[in-house]
Amino acid sequence: MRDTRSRTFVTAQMVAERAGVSRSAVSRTFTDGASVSDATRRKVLEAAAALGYHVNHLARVLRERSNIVCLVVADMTTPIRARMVDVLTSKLQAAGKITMVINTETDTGSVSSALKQTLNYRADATVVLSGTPPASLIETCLANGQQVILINRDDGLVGSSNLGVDNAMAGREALFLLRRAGCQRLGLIASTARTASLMERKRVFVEAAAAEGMSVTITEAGPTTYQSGQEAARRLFGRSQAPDGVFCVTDLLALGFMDTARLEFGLRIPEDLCVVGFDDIEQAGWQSYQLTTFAQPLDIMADAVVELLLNPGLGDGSRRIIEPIPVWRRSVRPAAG
Amino acid sequence: MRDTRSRTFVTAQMVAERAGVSRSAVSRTFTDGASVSDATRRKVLEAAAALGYHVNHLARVLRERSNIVCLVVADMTTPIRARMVDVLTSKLQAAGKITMVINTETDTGSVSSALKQTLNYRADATVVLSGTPPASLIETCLANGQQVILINRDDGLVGSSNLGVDNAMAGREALFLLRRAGCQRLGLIASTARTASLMERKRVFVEAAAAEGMSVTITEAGPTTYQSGQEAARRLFGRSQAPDGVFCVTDLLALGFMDTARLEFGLRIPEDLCVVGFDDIEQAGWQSYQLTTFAQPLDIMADAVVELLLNPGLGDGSRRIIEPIPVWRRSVRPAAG
DNA sequence: TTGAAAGCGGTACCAG
DNA sequence: CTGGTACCGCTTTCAA
Repeated sequence: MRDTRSRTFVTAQMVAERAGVSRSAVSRTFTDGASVSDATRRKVLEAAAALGYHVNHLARVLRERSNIVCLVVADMTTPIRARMVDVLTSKLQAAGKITMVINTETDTGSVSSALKQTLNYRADATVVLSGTPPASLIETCLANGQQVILINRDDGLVGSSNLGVDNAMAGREALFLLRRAGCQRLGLIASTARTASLMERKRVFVEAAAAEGMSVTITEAGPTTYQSGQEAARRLFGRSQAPDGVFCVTDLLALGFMDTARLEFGLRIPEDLCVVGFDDIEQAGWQSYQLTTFAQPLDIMADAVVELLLNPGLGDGSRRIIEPIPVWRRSVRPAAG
Repeated sequence: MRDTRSRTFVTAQMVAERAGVSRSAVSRTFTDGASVSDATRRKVLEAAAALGYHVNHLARVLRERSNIVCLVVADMTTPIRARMVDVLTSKLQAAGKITMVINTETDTGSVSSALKQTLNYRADATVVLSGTPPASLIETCLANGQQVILINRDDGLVGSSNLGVDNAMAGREALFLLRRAGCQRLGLIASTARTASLMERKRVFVEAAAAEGMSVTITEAGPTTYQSGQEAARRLFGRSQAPDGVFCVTDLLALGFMDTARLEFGLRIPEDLCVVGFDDIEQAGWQSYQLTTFAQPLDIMADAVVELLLNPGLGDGSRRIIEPIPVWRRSVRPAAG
C-alpha cells in the first residue's frame, strides 16, 4: 500500500492504482497523440481529478527539452526593463515556454553565476538583458546545447545570438532633430555605466556633431537614473554657456534633467531648451514631460527571441539590429524658421 | 563509447568516464558534506571543468524539493509591481530559491491555469501577486504539498498564507491628513478594478469621512492607471464644487490626476488642491510631483515571504498585516493655521 | 489498446 | 573512501 500523506506531490503511480490501470495508461492519457481507449482515458481523468494530479514536467525533462528559458536581468525596476521582462515573459509563455528570472547585478561575476544556474536548471536557452557574460561561459552553454541570446549587449561574442536596437541611428537622428530646431550649443547627458549601447549612442552623436563642426558638452553624473539626470542639469546650468539642445541617452536621465532644468533653473522646454531621450518609457508620455524620444520596439524584439528559440539553427552568431521608432512629442521645437 | 555530440547536456556519467571513476564519485564531489578523497575530487573537478559539466538540478528534484518558487503576476510594468517582482526575486535568490515568473491576466481563469503550471513544475510554493485564485485550486496546491502565499489579495482563503498591507490605516490616515490641511470638499479617486485592497482603502476613507459628517465625491474613471487619473481630474474639475482634498487609491492615479489638475485646470498643489496617494512608487518622489503617500514596505513583505518559505509550518491560513509607512512630501499642506 | 520494463540524470544506501 | 545498485516520476519501446 502506498503512502498517502498529503505533504507530497501526487504521482502517476497513485493515479494508476486508483484508476485500476497501469502507469503507462496514465502517461498516455496525458500525452498528445497516444492511443488510449475512451474508457481508460475516462477512468484515468477521473482518478487524476479526484487526486489532484498534475504531470511532473521536471521528470519529463530527463528525456526531452525542458522548455525553460532563463532571463538574466538587473535593475528590473527601471521602466524599460520592467517592460522588457513583461513582454518577454508573456510572449515566451504564449510559445509554450516557462520563464525563470535571474535577478543579477551587472558585474561579470554575478552574470557568470547566473549563467551557471541556467545550466543547472537545464534551460533550453538563456536570454541576457543585463551585463556581459564572459565568452568562455557562453562557450560552455553552447557546448551544453543551450542557446544564448544577448539583447542590447556588446556584440562580437561568438556563438551567441545578438539582438539589439540601432543605437547609431538614434544618435544620428537626435543630432538632426536638435539641429533642425536651431539649437546652437549641444549637450549630451550620458551615465557612468559603460554599457555598449549607451556608449554607441554617445559616440555617434558626438561624431555626427563633429562632422558638422559642432562640439558637444558631455556630462556623466552617475548611474543611468532620474537622479543623475537632475545632477547633470545642476552641473550644466550652474555655469555660463549652458547648452540649448540636449540628447539624453536614456529617458530616465532626460526626465530628471527636464525637471531640474525647469523647476530649479526656470528654463522653458522647448522654448529655451530642447531635449531628446531614448527608450520611450511610459513616463515620457506623461503630461508633465511630453518627451520626444526613440521607442525600442519591444514587441518585435520579443518576437525575434521567440523565433530564435523555435528555430535554434538560425542563431549561432547571428546579429539582428532593429530600428528604434522616433516618437515625436513636445520637448523639441519644430523646424526653426 | 559514448556519443559526444555537443547538442546535449553533459552528464555525470560522462564526467565519471573521463575521470576514470564511478558516477557516485562524481555525485559525491558535488554534494556538500560527502566523503571523497582529495585525489578523486581533483580528478572529477578537472574532468567536469573540461567537459563543462553542471549538476542537473531538475533530476535532483525527483528525490528532494525543487527549490522553485512561482510568482504569479499581472501588470508587471506598473512601477509598484516591478518593484515587488524585483525585491522578491532577489530575496528568494538569496535564500537559495529559483523564481519562475508566470505573467497572467488577473481574471480567475488565467490565474487558475497559472496555478496549474506551478504544479506541473513542482514548485515548492506559489506566490500570488495578482488576481484571486479559486479556493478549490488552492486546495489542490496544498494537497500536493505546495505552499500558497497571497500578497495583498482577498483574505479568507483557507490554507493559504496571506500577507498584506494595512489598507484601513491608509484610508484613515489619508482622511486625517486632508482634514488637518483644512480641506473642505473631499474627493476619492479609485479605479474600476474591484481589487480587495483598493476597495478597502476606499471604504475606510469614506466611512471615516462620514464619521466626521463629511461626504466624499467618488470618481472611478477606468483601470488603475495614470490615464484614469487624468480622466478623473477632467470629470471633477469640469464642474462646480470640485474637491480641494483628494485621496487617490494609487500613486499612478494620483500622478495623472495632479498633472491634469495643474496643467489643464491651472490648479496649484498644495495651495488649491491637496493630494494623497498610495504605494510610494519612484515617480512619486520626482521633482514634478513630490507626492505625499504611503509606502508599501516591500522589503519587509519579501522577508516575510522568505520566512514563510523556510518555515512552511508557520503559514497555513495565517494572515500578516504590515503597516504602510507615511511618506511626507509636498502635495498636502501642513496643518492649517 | 494494454502492461511490463528500460532508461533519463542524480542521490542515497550498502557492502567492500 | 569507493563502486554497485535501487529508486525518484515519467515516457517510450516492445510484446502480448
